[in-house]
Parts: sequence; C-alpha cells; structure tokens
Amino acid sequence: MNFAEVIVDVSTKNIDRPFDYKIPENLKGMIKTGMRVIVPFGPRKIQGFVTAVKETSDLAGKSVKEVEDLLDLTPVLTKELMDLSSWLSDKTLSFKITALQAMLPAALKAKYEKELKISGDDPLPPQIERLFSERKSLLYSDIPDRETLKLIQKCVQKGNIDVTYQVKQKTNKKMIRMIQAKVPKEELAKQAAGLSQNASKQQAALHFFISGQEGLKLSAADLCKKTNTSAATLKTLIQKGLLQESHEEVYRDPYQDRMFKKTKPLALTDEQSAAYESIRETLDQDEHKVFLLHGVTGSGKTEIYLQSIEKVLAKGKEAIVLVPEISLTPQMVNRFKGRFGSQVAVMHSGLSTGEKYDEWRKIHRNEVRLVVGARSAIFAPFENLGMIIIDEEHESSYKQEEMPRYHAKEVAIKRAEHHSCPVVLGSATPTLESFARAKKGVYELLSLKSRVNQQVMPEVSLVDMREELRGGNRSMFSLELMEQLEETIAKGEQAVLFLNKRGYSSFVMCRDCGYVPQCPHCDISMTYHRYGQRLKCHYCGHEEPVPNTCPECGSEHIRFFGTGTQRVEEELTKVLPNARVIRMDVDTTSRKGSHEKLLSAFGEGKADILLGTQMIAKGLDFPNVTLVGVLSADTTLHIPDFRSAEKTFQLLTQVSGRAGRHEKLGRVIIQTYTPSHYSIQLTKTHDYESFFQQEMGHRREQSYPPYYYLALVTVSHEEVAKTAIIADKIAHYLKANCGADTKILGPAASPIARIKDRYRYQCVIKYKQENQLSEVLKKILEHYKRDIEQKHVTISIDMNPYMMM
DNA sequence: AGCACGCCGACT
DNA sequence: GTCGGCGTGCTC
Repeated sequence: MNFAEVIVDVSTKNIDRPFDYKIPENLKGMIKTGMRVIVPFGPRKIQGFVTAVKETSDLAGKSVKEVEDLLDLTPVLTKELMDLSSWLSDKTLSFKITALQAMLPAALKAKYEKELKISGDDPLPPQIERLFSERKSLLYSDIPDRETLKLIQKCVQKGNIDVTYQVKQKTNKKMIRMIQAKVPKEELAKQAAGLSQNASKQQAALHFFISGQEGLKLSAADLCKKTNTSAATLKTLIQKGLLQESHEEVYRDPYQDRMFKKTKPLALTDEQSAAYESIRETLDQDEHKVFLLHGVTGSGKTEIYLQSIEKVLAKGKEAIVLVPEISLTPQMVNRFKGRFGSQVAVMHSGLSTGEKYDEWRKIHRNEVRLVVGARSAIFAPFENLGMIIIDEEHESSYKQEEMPRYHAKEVAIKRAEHHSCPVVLGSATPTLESFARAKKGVYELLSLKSRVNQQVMPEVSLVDMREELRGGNRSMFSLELMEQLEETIAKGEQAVLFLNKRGYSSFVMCRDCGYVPQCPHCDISMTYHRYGQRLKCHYCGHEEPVPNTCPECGSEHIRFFGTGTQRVEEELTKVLPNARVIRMDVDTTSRKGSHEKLLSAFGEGKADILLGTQMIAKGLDFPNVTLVGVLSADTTLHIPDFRSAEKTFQLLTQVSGRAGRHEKLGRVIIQTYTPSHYSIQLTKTHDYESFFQQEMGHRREQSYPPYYYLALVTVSHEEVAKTAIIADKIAHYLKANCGADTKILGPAASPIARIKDRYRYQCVIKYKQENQLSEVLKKILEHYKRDIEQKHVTISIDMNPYMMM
C-alpha cells in the first residue's frame, strides 16, 4: 500500500474530508486504518487519523506529501469505531475530526508548539539576542510582547530564525523507577563488606537485596521507604554498578487503595427473574434488541444488570455500563467492582486526564472486559461487545452539549446493532420518548412494579407552602417537615433534605431597587460565592467582588438572595441546633474525593441530615434514611422548557426513592407552591403510567417529542443586527425548503441572549421526517461557511436538543 | 485553524 | 516611495 487517506486535525468546513499522503518506505506495511499519524499540512505539521490505506491516489505524481510519523503501533480506533465516527459526524452535523476525537480520551489529543531556533550566523537585533541568550530554542508562546513578535517575524523572513512545528502528546504513560540488583548476591555481600563504616545507608540498601528474594525488583520509592535510605544513596550504588534502575509503565489507579467487598449474585424476585430471563434469551441468541427496564426505585435493577453482565462475560464477550456522572455515585462503582473486581474499568469526569487514559488503555489492551462510565464510555474500544446497559436512561447528562452533540443512547443502539447484542435502558422514570417506543413495541418493556424484600413505597405527603405562609410560618421549613425532622433524629434515624436547584446558585439583589448584578459579557445574573465574597458568571467565568452599595440606586441594602444550600444550612442549625448536618453542593464537593468522603461519613452515621442539590437525588442507598424532604418542588417546573414537567416528576420520584429502602418505613415530604400540578400530584402515588398519559397529551397538543423531532439552530455574532439578520434568513430558507409537516419557530433571541459578548438568536424546528431535514441544514452550513470562517459568525445546530438555550 | 499572497491607505 | 492593514484563498 502506497497511500494513506488522512483526516487532519483542523476543524473547518472545507478541510472536513480525507487528504492523501504517500507512505514512506520506512512505514510501509505499518500504517493501518484507525492509527494516528503526523503529517505536513501547509507550512506546519499536525496530527491526523488514517481512514484508509490504498494502492493509488488520484493526485499521484502531483502534490502528494509523505506521512511524517506514525504515532501508534496498533490502531486506536477499530473499524467499527471508524465507521461509527462517520455516522456520528453525519448525524450531528459535526466535523469528522471532531467525531473522531470524541471517541478517544483527551490524552490522545495533540497539542501544538511553534519552536524558534537561530539559523545562520547573521547578527540579530540585541533584543532578540537577549531572549536567546540562555537557551537554544524559544517557544512561540514565550514571546513577551507585540514589539518582539514583529522583530522576530522580520528575522524569520530574512531566514535568520527557523520556525519548526512540533506535535506534542498531551499526557503520557506514567513511568516509575524500578531498582534491582545488577550483580549476584555474593558479589553484593563482598562489596557491602568492603564499604566504609559510615556508609550505613548503602549497607542497608545492599543488605535489603542480599536478604531478599533472588531477582527482587521494586520501585525506588518503596526501597527508600523500606530501608530508610534516600535517592542519593541509590544513585551512588547505581553508579558503582551494584544496582540497576529501569523504568516501567504503571497505571494510575484511582481505586487502588480501596478494598472492594466481594459480592455474590443475590436471589431474584419473580419480577426480576422474568426480566432477567428476557435479557438472557436475547443474549443466548446473539440478537439485537432494545429493552426498557422500567422499575420503581428500589426494585433491584442493578442486580439484573449484574447478572446479565455475568452472562455476557461467561460468553467471552464484553459489556458497557453507562451511569450518569459516576463520580457522583461511588456506591454504583462499588457494586460493579465488588462483583467483577479487576475486570472493570471505570471512566468518569472525576478522573484526571492521565487516569482516564490509563483506564482507556486497559480496555484497548483487552485487560478488562467491562467498563462502567459516564457518557463517553459508550466509545469504549471493545471488539466483542455483548451488551450495553444505560442506567437512569432519562438523565440529560447522556446528551453531549458540545460538538459532536450526540446522545449516548443513540450511539449505544447503533453499536449494539453492529455487534448484534442487546441494549438495556433502565429507569424508574423513563423519558417519554423511550416509554412511547416501548409501548409501540420498538423497545421491549420489562417492568418491575414492586420493591425487593416486600418494602413498601414510601408515603409521600405534599405540603402547600401558601397555606404555611397564611398560617404565619415564614421559614423555609413547613411545620410538618420540622416535626418529622425532629422525630427522625430522635429515633436515631437519618434524613435527606433536597434543595431543588442547579448546584449552589444564589444571587445578589438590592433590596431597595431590585437590581441584580449581571455579567457584563453574558445576559445572565451573576452567582454569589461566599468564598472570597465574589460574584461569578457560570457561562464565561467572569468574576468580580460583591459591591458594597447598589450601583443603580446607591443603597447599602444589597446582599445575597435566593435559597442556596448554605442558607438552608444556616436556617437549619438555627431551628435544629442539635442536628448534625452534612451539606453537599458544588462548594463542598469541588475537591477530588470530597464527594465520596461526605457520603461515607453520612453512611457511617456521622450526621443526621444530608442536605444537598441534584447530586444527592440519585443512586444513594442508605438503610437508615427514613425521611426525605424536598424544600421546593416547583423550581424545575417553572423553567422555560417543554420538558420541565417531566423533569420535575423524574426528580421528585428519584428523591422520594431515597427513603425507606431497607427494613424501615420511609416517608417523603414535598413542599410546593403548586400542589395541584399533575407532575407533583402523581409523585404522591408513584404513578408513572398516569403521568405518562397526561404529559403525552400536552406533547401532542404542542407538537413536541415524542410526536415530533426537534432541532435547534443557534446563530451568534458580536453584533445584534447581524445575528438577527442571519437568523432571519435561515428561518426563511427553512420555511421555503422544508415539507408541510415541518414547523419552524422563530427566529427569536435565545433564552440567554448573550454569552461572552456574542449575541444569540435561535430557531426551533419541529419535524416528522429526519432524513430530509439534515440535507437542508447541511445546505445552510454550506451557504454560510464564508461568513462562519471569515466574519466570525457561529451557526450551531443541535439535532436533538435537551437544553433549549 | 493558520499562513501566504496581494491589494489599498498612512507613514518615514 | 515603503510599511502594514486585513480580505481572499489554500492546505494532500
């Protein structure tokens, strides 16, 4: 094979295709599809992916350059994943390179550096001479100011300075220094005897090897610790030729110091075994099928996953388990690690780039056969997939909100089709899309209607906070909740208090004029952070101190407002001074591992109340929790999103499910200002089916999913007028070119009308047939590619939006 | 994305 | 007369 087709690491419309490169003699036979290469591109060198190798090129003889270097010994992407990437870029309207990169750990993404070197003996301007005085080469990024940059550019033109383009790997394999004896024991003993008296440390190190096992090898750090010596001692001994060092690759194992209790399969209830049997049958027949496992909270979905996986592994195949942001549910990791031990790789956002890379390599090298991870784990490079499980399938974190904007569920089904294996979607509150598909028979529905061990569903009571207010209670805790909290603590049981808010978000407001500080670059309110008394913007990161006086009216009554967890905690300690409270929010869990620490402290009974936001809503399973309180059920209901009722119902059902999961009876108190809303009412009876019926009615009336597909086109630019004009043109084009059953809404300013000083307009498309729409949208992107590349217009298209912002 | 090429205004 | 602005086009 003489040529390679390469997708290069440049994300632009007209580069979004393969480029041909000649394979040099020294790489002949080594370059395969799915490997990464470094290729010259224009004046620089960049990374690329080989999409094909071939005998001839259409451009042969003309301007075909040679592949510069090969980065992999084995392909990082299998044939299946290469095909999947083109499907993905097509489906999400993203660049091929973006799709390819999304499938690999960030560590494999290239970084580029421009390096400057003096060439020739011509004198350079003194300023530059000085810059180079201490070093031979200079990084482009080290150039101090514009002046020098200009001077350097001149030198480059004259040929006095050379620019070389370097491709750098982001993170590398972690190596550790291993030490072992270089000579036989007898020789070591002889040398030790000959050492001077005061070389006691060298003696110690040598005797460690003399008394140890033959061929003993251990890390330098361990050796120093065990013999109480230092690196200097070892260095001397290595220099003397008595010891030798080598470098070995190790995995960074985030779970290495942890003991996992080995667990055995549990006996299944009748409902569970019925569900399991259906899955097992499909597994046995190597069939592709999508199951929707709809089971109430505490119905033992995880055990079904575990036993199905066991079956898959027994067949010699591999499995992927997706969980929503796994760092948030360490209990889940424990269950998988407990059952399958070292056969499991874990991938989630809490790991460092290096750790993720190591877990990925375990999969790549076939050292593990099961991966438990967040969204991107769906691209695990398994070649013999036997099953894919998506737990809590309704979770919105399965949708990626950057390019490529894919949904893990769609990718899962695509992969499972290829491997002819089942997909299991599990949830207590499935998305309407999934449940509707199950009803239509597209998915197979498996229902678990009761909890394991005959536990009863917790009793849910709704408290009308308007009544509370009328009754004179102005605190954020209703009388009923207060009573129940006291009682629970008195009984030595635990409570979970849930604040229905995204993270910790409180803002600052002037009590006199109502002024709320906004981000100067984005049209949203700034978030108050108690630490350092600062205001931060969650979209662009802008930060400023909290003002002492209101910039609008000069009043001094400007202070933080809104019910953040911190405020709840303060109130709570006022009304229940004896209660021990653990607060979980972005502030208390930002440090690595702190999340887990807080949860295990709570599990060990070191606190009476666990107070937190979304992050405590799912997956927690503490036997002693008998009370769950939801402080304000309505907040998710009033966000401008057609899914808000669905989200509210899901959230309330999930939180309620934290109560009474074991012997003790659970109780849930939901405080609300709109107790009559069906999404809140139906939580009381745990009635998913009725909720589904009601919500489907609304969706049909308003032409929303699952009745229609949705696409969101967002245009952004620095100038409002330009943004609006383009958005308007796009809307017109869409209206003229889409079928009659397609509805175009807008254009209108986005809910967040400006982010990072760029104005945003959007257009919502509701459509019945998928195929033709993406053609129309591709044409729009093609038509505006000039503006996108040169006039800094951004047109982003989300083919299945979850966030309508 | 980067970079070169090239065509017009404001300086030595 | 040159320097340097950024509009335009190209990258196997």
